Amino acid sequence: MQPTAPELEILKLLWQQQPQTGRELHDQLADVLDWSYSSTRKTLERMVDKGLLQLVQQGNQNSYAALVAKVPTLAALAQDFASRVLELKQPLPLAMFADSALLSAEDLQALEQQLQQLERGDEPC
Amino acid sequence: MQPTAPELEILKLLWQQQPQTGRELHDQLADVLDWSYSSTRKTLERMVDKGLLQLVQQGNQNSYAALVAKVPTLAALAQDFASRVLELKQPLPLAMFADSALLSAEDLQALEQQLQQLERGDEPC
DNA sequence: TCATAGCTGCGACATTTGTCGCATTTTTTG
DNA sequence: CAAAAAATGCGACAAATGTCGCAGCTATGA
Repeated sequence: MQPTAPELEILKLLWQQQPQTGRELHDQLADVLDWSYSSTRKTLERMVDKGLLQLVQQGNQNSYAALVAKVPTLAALAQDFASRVLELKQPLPLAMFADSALLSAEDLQALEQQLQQLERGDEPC
Repeated sequence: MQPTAPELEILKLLWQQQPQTGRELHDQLADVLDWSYSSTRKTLERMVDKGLLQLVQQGNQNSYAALVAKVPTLAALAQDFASRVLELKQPLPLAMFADSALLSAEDLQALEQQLQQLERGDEPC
């Protein structure tokens, strides 16, 4: 089960800084999605229901944290793109990810292992 | 507007051999989708409605041909993956596509141009 | 203290996608 | 020629996604 485009935007924001409130996430999403506050919160609610996020109560205010990790999620998306779109037999080369601002050097190492696991058909952790 | 996963499978079959009847496409899809014949035909109908396919009357039998070209479609999917998932600023390197069985040497050349256009924000043709 | 602003829980509706069925027509086969 | 098989047009329903509203509660500010 892969995140949709808006869900991925939210996850990327949380992987950078978590937890965050609905309002904080909504304000940052304004750059990419022309949504109302209600739309953002409904999506957050659905992501909690789907197991992508968890609710973190801070006082009487809701905050959200990612339940899925960055590297396995990105690895799964990359593997899906490689096999479904390009019909490649091997995972994408690591060099492709090197310029991504989302990934640190540690992330790249972990990603390499994830992609190898996916190539063998293992489920990522 | 991008093709969904099943729609892309159908397009890939047609890019290899077109036009094809619904039955021919359905038989080949059995490898990747566990669908009934009704499901396949409904999807084909929707793809015609969406402008992805055109109906080709062969005698009294329906055949389908792709209305969207392989290279611009794959370029758009690649560009979307690069920017939305990896947040890369440059298009994916051409080397990544070299191992794809979908793409001939000519396709790779055309793809290079497409990706450069997409990088500049142009719409692919 | 009260009005205003912000947050919450939940509902609502439209569209898209997933998936298959049925009646009818046409083609094929015996 | 008739029965069986295949194809067609269209309908149907569920789930997912897109998108926003409202009533009520809490926090803030004047």
